[in-house]
Amino acid sequence: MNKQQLSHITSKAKDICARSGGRLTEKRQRVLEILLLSDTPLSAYELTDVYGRSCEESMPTMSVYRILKFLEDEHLVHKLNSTNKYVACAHIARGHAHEIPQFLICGKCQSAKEIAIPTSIVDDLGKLVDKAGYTLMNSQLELQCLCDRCSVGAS
Amino acid sequence: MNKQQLSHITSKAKDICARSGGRLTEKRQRVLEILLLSDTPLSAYELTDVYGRSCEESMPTMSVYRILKFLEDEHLVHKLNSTNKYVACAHIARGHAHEIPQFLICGKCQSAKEIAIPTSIVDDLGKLVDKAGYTLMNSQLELQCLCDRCSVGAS
DNA sequence: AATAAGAATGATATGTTGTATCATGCGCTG
DNA sequence: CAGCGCATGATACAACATATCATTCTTATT
Repeated sequence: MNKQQLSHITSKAKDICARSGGRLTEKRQRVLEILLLSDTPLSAYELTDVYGRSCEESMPTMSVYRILKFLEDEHLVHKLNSTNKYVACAHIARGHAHEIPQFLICGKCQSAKEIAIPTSIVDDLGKLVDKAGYTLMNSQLELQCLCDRCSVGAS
Repeated sequence: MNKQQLSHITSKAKDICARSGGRLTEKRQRVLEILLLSDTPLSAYELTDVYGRSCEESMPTMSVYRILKFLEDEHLVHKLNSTNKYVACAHIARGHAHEIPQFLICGKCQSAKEIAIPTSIVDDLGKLVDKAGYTLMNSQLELQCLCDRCSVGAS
């Protein structure tokens, strides 16, 4: 991602926050940028480290958690429950429909890709759940995968 | 679950362990029984508590983790990543094919139901994942739901 | 039965993830 | 410029998990 793309996204992010009455402060923006630029999801403590090393000033982890919560509430960041790490939303730039996100997580390089799951599959799942006596609420799937880059040279 | 059902299951569990060269010791069996009898998934620390209160002797949490790892390796127990809690496998008694388990988790009463997802849906997911440049490995889905008991009187 | 090997468990320390709470700073509005 | 509310800092602690070494229990062998 180049500088222009990044600033386009953060500009969009600012709009999104403004619309909901929130403010994308400098620190919040910096946290979001770190996630946007990272190849892999980061934990709150990893974010604290990166922030400290890249900014000449450090931030208490508590603040990182607070900022992550803010960004999650704005649907700019998602948390991966299976790894306790955070990723920037892949759809900030365009429209940003904030449906429930779904993730493919590479078990080798830890990269995570946010995808959309077709309505048909979700509907099928919903029917299955109904038959089991449950009602499907929001569900963020996290599928354990191998990415193509990693499977090329795989043993 | 009555006493006879429980002892049937633990007897099966013993067979499963024996076949893989493991031993379902008294403590391991007790941990498994606690999970089998629990209405909801339990964390390792909750298990430690229940064990201590039900057995007149306590067990270090470290041992609980070790026992959970053993039981997971034997596919007798599953871990829910979204809640960091553990549940007994629902298929110990019969055949016990140990495919990847899938769970419906009630967001209100915390009950978890282990279900099977039809091959057709899994295949559809697999194709989708391929198109995204990933290969689906084992994936344990944990779907956030509301169970029928809880949705009856729901607000 | 004695003993040695290996498995299971205990004890202790520490690492990782996350929340609670109160204090301080900062920016906007009247 | 006073005061209000939001954002951040600082500190403490709770919950979840692993590392490591010591001890105890089983089992096989003699």
